[in-house]
Amino acid sequence: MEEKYNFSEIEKKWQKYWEDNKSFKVTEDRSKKKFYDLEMFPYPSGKLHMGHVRNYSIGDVIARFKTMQGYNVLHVMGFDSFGLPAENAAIKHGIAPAKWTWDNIHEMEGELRRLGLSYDWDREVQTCSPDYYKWMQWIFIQFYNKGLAYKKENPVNWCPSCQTVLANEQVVDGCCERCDTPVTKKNLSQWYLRITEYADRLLDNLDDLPGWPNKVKVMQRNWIGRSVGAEIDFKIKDSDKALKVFTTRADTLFGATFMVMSPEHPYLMELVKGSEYEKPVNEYVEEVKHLNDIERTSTTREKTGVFIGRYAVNPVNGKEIPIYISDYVLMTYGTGAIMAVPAHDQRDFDFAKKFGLDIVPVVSSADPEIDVNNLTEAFAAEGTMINSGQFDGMNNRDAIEKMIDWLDHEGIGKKTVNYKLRDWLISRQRYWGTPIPMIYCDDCGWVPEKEENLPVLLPEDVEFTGKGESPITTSKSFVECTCPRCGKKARREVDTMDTFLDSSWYYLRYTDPHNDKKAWDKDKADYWMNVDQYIGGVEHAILHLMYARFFMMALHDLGLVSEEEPFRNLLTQGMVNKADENGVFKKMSKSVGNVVSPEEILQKYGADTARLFILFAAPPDRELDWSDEGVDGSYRFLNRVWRLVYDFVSTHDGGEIPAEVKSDLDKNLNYVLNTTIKKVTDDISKRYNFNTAISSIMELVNELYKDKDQKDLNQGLYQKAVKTVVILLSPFTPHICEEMWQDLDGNGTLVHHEWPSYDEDALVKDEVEVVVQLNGKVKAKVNVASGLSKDELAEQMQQDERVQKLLEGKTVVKTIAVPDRLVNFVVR
RNA sequence: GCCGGUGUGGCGGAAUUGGCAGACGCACAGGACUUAAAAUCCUGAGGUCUUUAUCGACCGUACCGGUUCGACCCCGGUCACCGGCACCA
Repeated sequence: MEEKYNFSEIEKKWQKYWEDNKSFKVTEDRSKKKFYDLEMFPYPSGKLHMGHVRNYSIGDVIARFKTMQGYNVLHVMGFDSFGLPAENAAIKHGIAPAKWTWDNIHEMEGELRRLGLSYDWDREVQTCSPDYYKWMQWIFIQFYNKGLAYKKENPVNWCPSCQTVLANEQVVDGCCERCDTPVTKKNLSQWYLRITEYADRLLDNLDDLPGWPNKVKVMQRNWIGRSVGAEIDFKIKDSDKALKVFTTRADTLFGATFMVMSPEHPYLMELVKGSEYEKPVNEYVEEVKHLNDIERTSTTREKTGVFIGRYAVNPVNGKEIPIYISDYVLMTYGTGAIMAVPAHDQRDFDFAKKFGLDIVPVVSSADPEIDVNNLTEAFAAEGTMINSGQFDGMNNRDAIEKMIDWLDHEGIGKKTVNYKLRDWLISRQRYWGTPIPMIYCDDCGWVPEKEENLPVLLPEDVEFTGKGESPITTSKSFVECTCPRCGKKARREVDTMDTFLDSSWYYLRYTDPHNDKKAWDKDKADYWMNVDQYIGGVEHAILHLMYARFFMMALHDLGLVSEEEPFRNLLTQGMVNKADENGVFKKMSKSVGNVVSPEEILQKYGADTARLFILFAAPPDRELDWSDEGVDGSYRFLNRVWRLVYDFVSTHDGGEIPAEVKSDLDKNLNYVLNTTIKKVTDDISKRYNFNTAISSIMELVNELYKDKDQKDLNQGLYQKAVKTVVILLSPFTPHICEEMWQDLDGNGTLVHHEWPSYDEDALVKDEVEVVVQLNGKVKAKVNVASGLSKDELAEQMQQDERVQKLLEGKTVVKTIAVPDRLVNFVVR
């Protein structure tokens, strides 16, 4: 063993060893308990960033730990390698997207290897590889055949900069999530996946995921946005049509004094045709079309709208109420029309004030400060029903159910459920993605490509102009084809799939990555699924994590997998921050200029130090503040461990020394040793608090330094403790530990070494320090034998000299004793 | 506006079931080693007051209040910051 810790040589050596020996290769070994440990795979942007390092270091600790505990651990890596940046590189630099992507993948594979991550590289997948997207297309066709995929013309979100449509989930604050350009609306015929059919299951199954952070579950619940209410028909005067509305406040029906339709409502033109209102209505509709989402949904904007010249009849009281159109009513939610109850809804209130419409209260408040007949804002809280005929006097919450029952009975309404969740728009007008395997035939309509013809390969004879239509349209050989059903000339779909589809099932392909007959073998998938631990950034809380859940359910319903949830436990890691020039911690980003490149840290300190620091600086789910001094500290610690081991091996000539626990020093070290094993084991497996696991290893190391030259200490025990340090530390810093292990033990490597167990008896000290409190305040500490009962403890304490002194002149009213911890005397 | 989260030394953080607040590390200070420096090893440290020092006293987990023998932890209220959603009927 070298005296000096030479990380660079050591890390190269062990990375090569693991690779040559395929140390992390796994198969479906049914004699062992399996553990599927998965980190979200990266987009091959070119270089790893610290967020990746953090993500994969966390995953690697878990994988290595579980392996040492004897689990059959599936730990894999791949690349989510379709997407726009590759295409932008093509436009900007004239590099083919495929080349750009594969170059990046190879670069990043190298970086991942240099981190010493324990992946079974034989299972690597890349979503841009035809071997992968063939099965993506196959899955799409299964969805299509089941009615889960359909094409429909709709106003869609359009990013003028990316020149493509976006899913609702990809619109953030009215802007494109990728480039921040304000999103506009466009009417386009697009492919959708019927995720709304799974809304209830996506929602209900969340209750069966105790291993998910509550925060993520809440976000998904809100996104699905289930609300229970009623659909009510309002007859339109002088028409055979009825206007259907959705409301969660059926109790306020008597207070509906007008109605509002969305400007996009399909009945609208019919209702105004030929009347004097046709022109102003059309003008308003045009005006609204030109607003983008940010403008339209701004809550601070004053309400706008126009009367359409028609009236509806309130079914409960026969009152004729005017119909307006306004852009605050959205065609994409509910029925696209509402009954307006200005007294009890703020938006309706604002609208009524602006247009001078009636405000009729139907719920009164118990609060004397609120006069519902004289409202300055809508009253939305609980109260008692008024002005509502037979419902008067009821609590309004109870009245909701009663009103719905009544409507149902009268045949004018019924209970319904509405969701905010929309079907998933998956068409993208871009090149670098999975081609949608559909063909349009003038006679047969849309027909899926035959399975034997898959994959539909991306064409290479395309031009990247960055303007106008998708580059694929420039490939004649791609577009022109024959109809798989009738054989006539037909046209191939030129849109590609949203890349979120690729990442919705990759965890399944990992279980059987080289299968060229099937997307995966069901037995293999069933052996490994579901993912026992999934780790990634919280930014995927809605998009990826909900799409993947939807896929798993749909695949389950197709009989392709047995489970219906993909990820049993989820760990969302926090961001990596660093101080900017003003000392304020911000997420590492190029624009702030506070990035630290992993490559630079690997060069200077090595992978083990990088991993150790990142795991030690904060618990995984919290933000991590980068500190150069902290990295130094982690490096110092590894050197400290190295010296400890070096000193030991250079003064002992190999061979196992029998461990004995005799002296007080032995007892103490044995106690620290066993409590450390217990703490590290619990911290990794139960709490994922790697920072505290590491700090307790540090404490053990400090203890060993203290004990180093003690003559009374049993050398066998000391050896055992030194070895244990190396074993416990190995999931965090594998290279240095393997190297030290060679000289310390020499039998095999640590990858499959058994995880140490602790001796319960050693966790109990002979003597414990017990705190003496007076009225809850600490006054003294006394050593007593451990394991005393409450009474014995109290008894013994009362006889202690110092305690007696404390109690002098006071009356003990009550004594509370907690064995091995404290005694509290309540005194007067 | 609604929903969720967080608030502890100079800093990152610890306290796992209501039982010694500040583990571990960073930064800092002192000492040992050295011609010297670096590295290393050892020691110290929440604040205020008192004392030559010891001993000690008081305050202290955002703020106000409550429950309890005892509260960073439980309950009620307030403030600040962070995240998500947002004209969703």
